[in-house]
Amino acid sequence: MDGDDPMRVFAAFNEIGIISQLATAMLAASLSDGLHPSHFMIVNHLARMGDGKTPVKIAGAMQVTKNTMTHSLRVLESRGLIEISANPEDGRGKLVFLTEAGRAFRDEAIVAVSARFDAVLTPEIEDLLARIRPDLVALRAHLDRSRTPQGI
Amino acid sequence: MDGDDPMRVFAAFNEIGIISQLATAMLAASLSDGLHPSHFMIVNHLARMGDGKTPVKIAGAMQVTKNTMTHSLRVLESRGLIEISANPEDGRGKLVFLTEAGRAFRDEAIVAVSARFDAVLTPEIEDLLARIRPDLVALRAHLDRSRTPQGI
DNA sequence: CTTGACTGGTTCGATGTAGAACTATATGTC
DNA sequence: GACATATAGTTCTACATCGAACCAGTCAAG
Repeated sequence: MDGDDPMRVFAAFNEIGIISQLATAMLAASLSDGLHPSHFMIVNHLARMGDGKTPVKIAGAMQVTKNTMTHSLRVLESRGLIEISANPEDGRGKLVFLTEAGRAFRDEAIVAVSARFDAVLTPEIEDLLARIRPDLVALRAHLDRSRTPQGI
Repeated sequence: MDGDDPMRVFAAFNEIGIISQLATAMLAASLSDGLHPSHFMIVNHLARMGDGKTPVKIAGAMQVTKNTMTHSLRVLESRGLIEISANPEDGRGKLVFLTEAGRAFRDEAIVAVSARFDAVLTPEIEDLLARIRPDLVALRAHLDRSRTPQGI
């Protein structure tokens, strides 16, 4: 049936969307002080990839727009988790650095979220995750590559 | 290494989150009139599963809260895509029905989004999706089951 | 050196979503 | 039947996110 085919593809992406939502909800429940998962993602990114990045770089990595990043960084700065300084090499730009509190927040969040995941993950599910990961990576890479292929 | 393990699990869910985001973006780009993917999901759900459902039922299926559903349904009603009537069997409740315009909107959206997906999907990717789907279903079912296990 | 195109960030307005408090109806227990 | 509890929807507030417009600084072309 022709009509069913788009629905099948759709269903797979729908499952992915629901899983993402459930995992995000678990992450959100592990964070304190009303911090949002996106805030943790930013701090985690800076800790893993190294800080001193520009807001635009971080926005690109997080796949959000510049204006969203401006907002998120303001929240993180007001909580003392990051520090923002002028970019000495570019008068327009800024650079984002983690504070000690930011690194501590990240470490604590990882402990909390790991505990929550551990309570849910069975050996079978861990096997499942390891099994599908290469396909997920390939799928993400393909979608990423196909995004806005020629812009205008 | 102990420290890497949570990050590995995390990475898999992160890939899933990014894929979900990219797929949602493709869906959003296929919708007209400023309609949001969530609006399409609601209409699509009613078309597939049958309309005449209560808002709470729909909210449960969409995994959003009641108040969010109140808002979304108001948008859909103002666009003439659904009609809301009182539930004759429950004085508190309401029932949501698709209009002809709602069904037409859904059909057109499916055509548009299918075209967009077709432009991206290769046979290899379709194989990949078919391959991982059982695991995705199992993973979603497991996470769903583990959610709020004992409430308090 | 000047001008035009581009880029980094911010601001504004709008929207989807969530949490909490509230009203109205239903249901179960005495 | 009366009351306690639960459920359906709404409202209010708050927040993350986006698109569009905007300013400031960079860079390339003349």
